[in-house]
Amino acid sequence: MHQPWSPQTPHDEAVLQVLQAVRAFSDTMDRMHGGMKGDMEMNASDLSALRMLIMREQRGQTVSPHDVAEHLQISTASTTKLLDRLTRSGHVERRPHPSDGRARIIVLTDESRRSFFRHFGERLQSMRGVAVRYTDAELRVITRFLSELGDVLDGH
Amino acid sequence: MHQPWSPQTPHDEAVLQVLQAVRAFSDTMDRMHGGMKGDMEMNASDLSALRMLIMREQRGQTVSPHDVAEHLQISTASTTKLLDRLTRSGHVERRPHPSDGRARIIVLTDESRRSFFRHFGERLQSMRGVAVRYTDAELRVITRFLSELGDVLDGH
DNA sequence: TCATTTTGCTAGTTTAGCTAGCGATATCGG
DNA sequence: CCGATATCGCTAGCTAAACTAGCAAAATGA
Repeated sequence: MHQPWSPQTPHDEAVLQVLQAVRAFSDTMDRMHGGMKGDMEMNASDLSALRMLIMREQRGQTVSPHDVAEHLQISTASTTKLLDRLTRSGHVERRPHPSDGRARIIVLTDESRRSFFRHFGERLQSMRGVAVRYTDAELRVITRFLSELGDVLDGH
Repeated sequence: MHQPWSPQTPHDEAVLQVLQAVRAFSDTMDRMHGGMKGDMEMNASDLSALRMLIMREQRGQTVSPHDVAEHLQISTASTTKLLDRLTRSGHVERRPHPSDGRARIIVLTDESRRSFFRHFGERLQSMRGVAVRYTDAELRVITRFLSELGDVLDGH
């Protein structure tokens, strides 16, 4: 089987199902990202870079070309070209790093942020529509679960 | 701001946070998939196809080259080459479709399934480690939430 | 039946990834 | 402080993976 043991108790069963749901959700996200790629006329990695920039910006973190390369697991040379594309299409700008003369920081343009949320907005609303039907307590449990999952996966 | 309204109530706040957590999790999954790509010496779309095949197999669904093209949003021509690569590297086999003479069905090899779970297994264990610390009831809520989210996103 | 659609493929082109290596800056050891 | 070494992002040139166009074979439907 795919899972190395079979569920013995209701709790085992619930654990199994939640992991299954996580993977199914991940599968859906894959498919959604494919759709956005078509909508926004971008290739998969350019879009993935954009998602990363949005995420980091929201956390108040700056992003260097090196960070992009690491996130996507592509070479820094490929990253240069990727950033050339995103710059040419008006999605990002390269700014000098304030303290490191070699480094750059990559910033999203207003237009890019707007465009992203314009395309993503409808799906975001759908997701909100799901979320509002849960109680505060339930939402906090879900939030905590997802955060913890993220932490252990980033730990690798 | 990124969200078109600011939270008024604790419930609004909880909704906002869960959506934020979903996006952060999606970001982590992106990064994890990048890592697996390196580990398994595959490119991003080949690996994404493999994930899709694992998922569909687990649901008892068959997969055609057309399905792969649709999932990844790439042309059927690119899909042919992608499947050539996966076939050459021993990950999949093309079988004739039982009733449609034009069509093929794509099946995973045992070796591929094993290899996937060998590389994914450690992370799966980490995720299980998180999940077991939740009660049955909590896990069921989380499972339901993720399923509903998947449903509305697939609805688009 | 005969036209139309669907499926997966080949051929040829364009795009995006890689390796190697470089100039400029930063960092560390003596 | 200065020389050695590491890091950052880039260019050049090559390889891999996407795209468009179009085709044969099978399915669908008028």
